[in-house]
Amino acid sequence: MAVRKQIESTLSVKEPLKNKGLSVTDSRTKILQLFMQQKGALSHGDIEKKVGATFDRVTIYRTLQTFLDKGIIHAIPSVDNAIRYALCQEECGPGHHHHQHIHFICSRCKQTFCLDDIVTPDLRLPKGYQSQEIDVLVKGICKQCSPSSKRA
Amino acid sequence: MAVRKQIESTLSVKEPLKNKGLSVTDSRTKILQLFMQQKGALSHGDIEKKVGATFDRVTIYRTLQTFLDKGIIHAIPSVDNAIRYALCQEECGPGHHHHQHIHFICSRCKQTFCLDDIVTPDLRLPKGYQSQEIDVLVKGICKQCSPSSKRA
DNA sequence: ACAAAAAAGCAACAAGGTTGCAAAAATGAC
DNA sequence: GTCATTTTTGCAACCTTGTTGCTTTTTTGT
Repeated sequence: MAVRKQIESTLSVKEPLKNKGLSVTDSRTKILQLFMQQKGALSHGDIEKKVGATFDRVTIYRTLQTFLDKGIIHAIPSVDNAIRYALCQEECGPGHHHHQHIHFICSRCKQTFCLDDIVTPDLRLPKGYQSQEIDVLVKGICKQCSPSSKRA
Repeated sequence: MAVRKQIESTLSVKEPLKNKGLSVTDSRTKILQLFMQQKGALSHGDIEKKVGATFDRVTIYRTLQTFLDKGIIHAIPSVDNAIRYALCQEECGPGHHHHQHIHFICSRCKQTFCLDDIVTPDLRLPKGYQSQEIDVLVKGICKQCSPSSKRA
């Protein structure tokens, strides 16, 4: 039954919030739930569309900022002025993000995915440059949109 | 003398515009000149600040778009909603950008640089994913800001 | 120097993002 | 459960960023 399922997933969503020392509110629960249900990354605009008028725009901004600060989500760079966010791995916490995965942007469905299994390669920087963080963005055709998966 | 230098550089700036089939206007000359004088990448806002009230905001937007279309500059993804632009290599043209270099974002001076000598590494994507374009963003401390260059 | 074509400027607007403050909800102690 | 404290939300107002249509100006090629 739909109600039971709703309760179950709500409970599992509240855990991460408490673990990070955040008070559990409707907006945080709902937005975190969106991320957990979602394969792709979400921009502020995406969330706004999905929750409709349930929450104020400002609340969404603040919730995303809080999640970022606490290491619940990470930001993915973009060239279209629509920063997308996705759930962090377990190891992330406030102040320290550990992301070795790659971000894949599908040119067909326009979705952004974290490819968690692919590790970012080492690269040799010119003398004098010190690397702190690497973000690899790959643009192309994702699994769902690629011709080979059409046969299914 | 300053005037002579001005004339010289203006001439060399006009060449690329003509080569790409663009009419030579004040704004295009000036903005292209900015890019050529600049080591780091420039956002729309940076340009707006540098040219002051010389050109309309809209003109800057349209100029950047034109340069992008013609393959004169390329866009660099960001997580701060300020897309930056930098000059392309010679090989770029309308519709086809050839960028194998990586982008370095300095966390101290906040500037973004193209590291033209470093080539983006090959990476093995999961089955079903097809890569069209790769953008590597490295965050860290740049040459100018690194302690070792302070001795100079 | 001139007519045709292209680009710039202007105004008005839409979208994205921020801030301060009062009302509402969550928390922890009782 | 109730209450006081703390935190979060919603609202309003505002600023910045980006877009569009149209007129005037500039560029181009003859």
